[in-house]
Amino acid sequence: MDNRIAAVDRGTIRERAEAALRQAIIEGRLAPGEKLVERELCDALQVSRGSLREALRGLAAEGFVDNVPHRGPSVASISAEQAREIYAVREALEGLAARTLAERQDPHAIASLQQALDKLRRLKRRKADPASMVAVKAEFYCALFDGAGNATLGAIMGTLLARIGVLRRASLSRAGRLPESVDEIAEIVAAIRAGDPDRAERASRLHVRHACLAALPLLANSSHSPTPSRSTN
Amino acid sequence: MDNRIAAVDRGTIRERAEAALRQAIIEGRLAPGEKLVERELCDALQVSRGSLREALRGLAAEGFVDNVPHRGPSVASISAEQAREIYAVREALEGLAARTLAERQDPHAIASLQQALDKLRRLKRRKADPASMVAVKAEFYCALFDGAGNATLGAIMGTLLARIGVLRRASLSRAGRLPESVDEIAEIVAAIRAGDPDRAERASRLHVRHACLAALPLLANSSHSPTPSRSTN
DNA sequence: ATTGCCTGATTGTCCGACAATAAATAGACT
DNA sequence: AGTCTATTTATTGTCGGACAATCAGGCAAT
Repeated sequence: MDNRIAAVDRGTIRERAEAALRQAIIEGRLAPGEKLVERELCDALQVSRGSLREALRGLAAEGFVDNVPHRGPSVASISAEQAREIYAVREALEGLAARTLAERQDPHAIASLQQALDKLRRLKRRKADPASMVAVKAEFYCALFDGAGNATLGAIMGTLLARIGVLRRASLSRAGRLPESVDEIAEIVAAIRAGDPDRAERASRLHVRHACLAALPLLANSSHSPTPSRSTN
Repeated sequence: MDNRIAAVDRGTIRERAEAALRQAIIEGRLAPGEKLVERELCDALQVSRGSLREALRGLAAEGFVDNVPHRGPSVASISAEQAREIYAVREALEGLAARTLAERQDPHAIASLQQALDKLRRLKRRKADPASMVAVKAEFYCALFDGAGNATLGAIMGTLLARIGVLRRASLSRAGRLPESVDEIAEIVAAIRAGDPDRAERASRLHVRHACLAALPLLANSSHSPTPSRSTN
């Protein structure tokens, strides 16, 4: 098995380690609930314990890692309750972003949104795999929050989206959800282009609510899983 | 000058150091923009460099500290732009909390809100100092977000409120804003008690918007943010 | 089976050292 | 004098080792 987790070649060692771990968690290579043993990570990432612990501290503050004193850090796993909470916050914030964009009418931002939407539509026609779908959707959200001109909002949503990343991937692969999702996004973009803030916020909130309904059932078996469930992937 | 910054006597040393620094920043004993030299802090807090650096990592991820590689950490200072961003997010999230409370009708939560409101009214009549006012308002917000039953929401709002803490203290001390603020809060509580989610959200958003208008002018002299450093993402 | 102790593993914390970088200072040149 | 460059210095970034504190699990005794 490959000992290394990932590689990034810019910034300080601590930043690289933190980025590598974050990426590994987001991509699911480190399973939720998995115990993170310092020594092993030091070996895998080729960093000293001090730097690694600093990285873990940052990830813990971002919510990617759960830390219990003297029992060590572990990959944060979201409960059904936490997922509900995140979706509620996301609904409010995504609504805010869509509303702001509709008010601003920034041509560049709207172009970015449209571009992401077009990509999504092409993928939808070709029935692409969920992975690339999620990637392009990430592009869309990036455009949405960047275009809102609110870096704080973008940062918060970035971590929230990352924390429910596993859920989003899984829920998108459910039959039917995918094209429906694209249609909802199209409505958001249309509302923004039309310069109708109320409609944009409504469409955006509806989109999140549907995503929530699609994702929550997947958390039925969210009682402690000591052995990473070998469910087919 | 007193060499120590603060003292907390529970939890690990790193947690105590982190809590002490956070408190010192929130209370303004460490001024925004102030350079944080590791050795000085080690001396003041009586902790090793390793533990201190871990604490700073956590605070940086929470947004209390700006960190520029090789130039050292400094107390985060908010620009007018950042403040506007935070108030926008706060408006959305506080509206969400108020709406949720109005829907839930949890007797305990409503009682907590009413209790905080009563305290505020008493303080208002006695024309109490802004400091104690802010303390009781913190109680109110605590009840608001705890009562919403959304820990994620509470955590996010906690850090956001802390980051604009200095602004809130300053703006409350402006003549006229204080009693007005209490009236707005009273309207929020009334709407929640009446079980009217729309009214509760509206009142809550209006309250935040007024607070924003009162606070933003205080940032006119904010030519002090050359570092929009973002180490994460 | 429960209780209590022991042992091993892992984390929490400190120390000292050195390299890497940025800030400050001194020096050279036009 | 003023500006550019080189050197010094202060601070951070990183490492390795060391030890105490604490937790998990096995083993013996009741």
